Parts: sequence; C-alpha cells; structure tokens
Amino acid sequence: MKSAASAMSQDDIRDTGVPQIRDAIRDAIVERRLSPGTKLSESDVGNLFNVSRTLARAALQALSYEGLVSVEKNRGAFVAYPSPDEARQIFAARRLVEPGILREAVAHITPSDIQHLKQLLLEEGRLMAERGQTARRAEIKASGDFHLTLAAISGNAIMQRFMEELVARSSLVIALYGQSTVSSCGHAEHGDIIEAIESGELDRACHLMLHHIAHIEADLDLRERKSVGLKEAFEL
Amino acid sequence: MKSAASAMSQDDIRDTGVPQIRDAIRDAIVERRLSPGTKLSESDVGNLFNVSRTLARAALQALSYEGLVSVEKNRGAFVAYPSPDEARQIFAARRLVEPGILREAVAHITPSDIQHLKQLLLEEGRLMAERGQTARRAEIKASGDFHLTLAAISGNAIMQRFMEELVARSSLVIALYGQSTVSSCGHAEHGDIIEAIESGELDRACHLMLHHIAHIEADLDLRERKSVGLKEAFEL
DNA sequence: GTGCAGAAAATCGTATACAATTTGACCTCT
DNA sequence: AGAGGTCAAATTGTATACGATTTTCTGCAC
Repeated sequence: MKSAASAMSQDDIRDTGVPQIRDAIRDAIVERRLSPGTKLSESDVGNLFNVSRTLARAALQALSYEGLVSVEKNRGAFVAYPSPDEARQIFAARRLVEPGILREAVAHITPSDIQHLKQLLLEEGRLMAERGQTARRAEIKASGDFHLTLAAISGNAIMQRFMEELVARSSLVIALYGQSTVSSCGHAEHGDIIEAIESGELDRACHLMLHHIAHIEADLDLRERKSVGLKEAFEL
Repeated sequence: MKSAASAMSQDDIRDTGVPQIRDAIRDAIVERRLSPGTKLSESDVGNLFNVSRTLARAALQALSYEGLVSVEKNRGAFVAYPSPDEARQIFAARRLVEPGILREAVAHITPSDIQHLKQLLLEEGRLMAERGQTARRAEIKASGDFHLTLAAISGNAIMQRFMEELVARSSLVIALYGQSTVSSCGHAEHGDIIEAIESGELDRACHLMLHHIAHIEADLDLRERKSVGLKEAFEL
C-alpha cells in the first residue's frame, strides 16, 4: 500500500532549474503576493532568479499550462486574471470532481491518513488565530492543502495533479472576487467532513463537501468588473 | 482535417509556431503513427518542421504537460509509455469525471448538439466499415471525438481540456495494452448513450457511460510487462 | 493644449552558440 | 574472448544574439 500523503516532488516535467522558478512563482501567486494582472516580463523573472530568459520563459510557459499565468502573443506574460465565467467554471469543475475524489480517498484511507488530515486541521485553526500577513498566507495554503491531501489519499496521481491546478486557480479567483476578509469560514466544514469520513458516513461526507465548495463560491462577487481599474475607473 | 467539435479554445498557450508542431505530434501519437517509447530528439523534430531546437523543445515540453511525452533529464523526450498503473489511473479518472460531464452536457444540450452527436456517430460507423490504416486512424479519432464533444457541450472549458488530455492518453494506453483489433466495440454504446440522452433518461445515460468506459478498460491486458522487450524478452 | 506622425526604447520570438552530459566505439590489458 | 577504460560523437541544458513587434516618448502641426 503506497500511503497517501507522500512527498510531492516527483519532478513534474524536466530537470533544469525551471521547476524551482516555476514553483516559486506559483507559490507567490497562490499566496497572493503577486496580484492578478501583474506583468511578469521574461527579463525580470530571469534576473530575479539569475538565469537567462530561456529558463524564465520556460517557467512562465509552464505556469500558463496550469492556468495561473496568461501569455499574450508579443505582449508577454501576466498573472492570470480569471473572468467571472472562468471562476464559475473552476468551481463547477471542483463540484464535479471532488465528491468522486472523496469517495476514492475514503476507499483507500488509512488511520495514519486520518491522523494527517486532523493535524492539517489543527494547523489551519492555529493559523486562523494568528495575526499578520505571514499567517494569512500560510492559512490560505493550509486551507487548500486539505483538499489536496484528500486527492493524494485517493491514490490517483492524475486527479491529484488536476486538483492542484483547480485549488491554485481557486486561490486566484478568491483573491479577485472574494468578499469576506478570509475564506476561513471553511475551517469548520473541513472538520465536519473529517468527522463524517471517520464515522463512515460517505454520502454525508460528499454532501458536506459539495456544500463546502458552494459556500466558498457563495462568498464571491462574480459581477463583471472589467479592466485593471485605471482608465475604466474614471469612465464610471 | 480540422478535428471535430468546435474550433477548440483560443490559443492554448502561446502564439508562435509551437502550437502547430505540438498539435502535429500529438495527432501522430493519438493516431498511433508514433509508438510509445519512440525517441523524439529535439534536433529531429526541429528539422522535421524546419524550425530551431528552441521551438521543437517547447513543443515537446508542452506535450509532456499533457502526459503524451515523457522527458528525462539529459536524456531526451520519448513518446510516453504509460505503466499499467498509470493506465488504470487514467480510466479511473474517466469514470470519475465523465458521468458528471455528461450530466452537465445534458443540462445545456440543444437540438443542434444532438444533431452533431448523431452525425459523429454516423461518421464513426462509416469509418468502421472501411478498410485500411487511414480509416483505422480516423476511426480512433472519431471514437474519442464523441467523448470530447460531450465535454464541449457541457460548456466547461476546464473540464473540456482535461477530457482532451484523458482521451489522448487513453489512446496511448489502448495502443499499448489493447487486445481486440480495434476498440470499435464502443460504437454501439455511443449510440445507446445518445438514445438515452434524447429520451431524457439521464441516469441511464450515465450508467451506460460508466459501462462503456469499463468495457474499453476490460479490453486491456494490464499485466506488467516491463521494458521495451529487449533484455526482458530473453529472460522469459 | 490636442492629435498625430515617427523615432527610440523596451520586450518578445526565434535562431544560433557554447557548455555539460550521455552514448557508443575502440582500444588495451588480463 | 571479456572486462574495463578512455576518447569521440551525439544530444541535451543554458546563455546569448539578432530580428520582429509592441509600447513609449518625442516633436511638430493645428
């Protein structure tokens, strides 16, 4: 039995320094240190990591495959700025796959996996109590880790990678359209889901998961507000 | 021939000639003109398409994101050779998402969509009757197009892209582990699914879809037969 | 001051060059 | 012969160079 939460770093793609750059930028986007729409010029990225444009470009391209960066011909790469419609599709996709992943995970779950999930929950709660940007960023990551860990437990690497993409893009969407200060509301729901899993109530766990995703989405204000807000802000 | 359903999304990634190269190689893999394990050297690819290694490399990297090509550090790119375990995960993923996609598709389907699906079915049947490699390849593609079209109808671009990856990788798996001459057995089942959709029997359609996927998988011989068959072939 | 050439700067697209690593051949020694 | 070792060829990894495109900054006319 390959236990679930294994080390993730089976280098996804290549071998070069590209993964490091890609991961660093991805983390920055997911933790919201980089705002949607921010320009990521190849030279700047290259200088920042002390590599040539070649590698910087490769890393940006990699991120564009994940939907975290959008590359426009002859214009450059930008932190993705998902449209409301895209946001809806992301959450629709999560509603579509997460119950299935949950079922698969429960089918393979071990006591140590449950232990791991509980630990994650604790950590999440601890971070919620703390103040400061650093704690906030860690909390964002921890909240996603719950869903990612379930995917890892499911044992399906393909679904796991897909969930990684969806969770990362969700973070972008929440950064753009989230209303409440933090999506921390979900913490309790994570706990409920673990509880349902532990007591063997699979259907209830799936139900809770769907509600959980719906709650996150409900916190969004998905009205079209185009433009980065410069010119357009004055046209209003 | 432009592939079937709709002109896919906007430029997936970038703007250069990379997409053309990537798509050409992908088609070659999916249509099984390139066998799993075949080496794809950057120079060769570049020469073949009259571009520099830079673009060839980018195209190969793109395909590695889709799981159709595996890139090994300092060794080069090869047409992916999915392991039995990987194959199982691919089909598990399909069983996980396709019913949901089907439901979503039915929720949005229009009469013209149904017309389109029927046309695809007809084309598929026509190709089944024909003889020859060309027809066989077209049939392989047509069979996948049924699933892809459903994903397109669902209106969720993210799930559509995911399905494109899964269908392409499935083709690789079938090429490697398929037993019956052709997976054409699925043709009738496609028809049944359309029928169920048309008569509004959503649950039955999903049920048929699951069985259909199971049937494809059942035609595989997923026993470990490691190595490309050189050394190992003599050890037996 | 506004508007529109047109040039200059910046940035991307692609090719080429060079370093690093792997592969395979050949050659030697036992 | 067979094992092992060294060198040459081929291939990938990364950087740089150069052309193309976009953006920005002028400067001049109105």
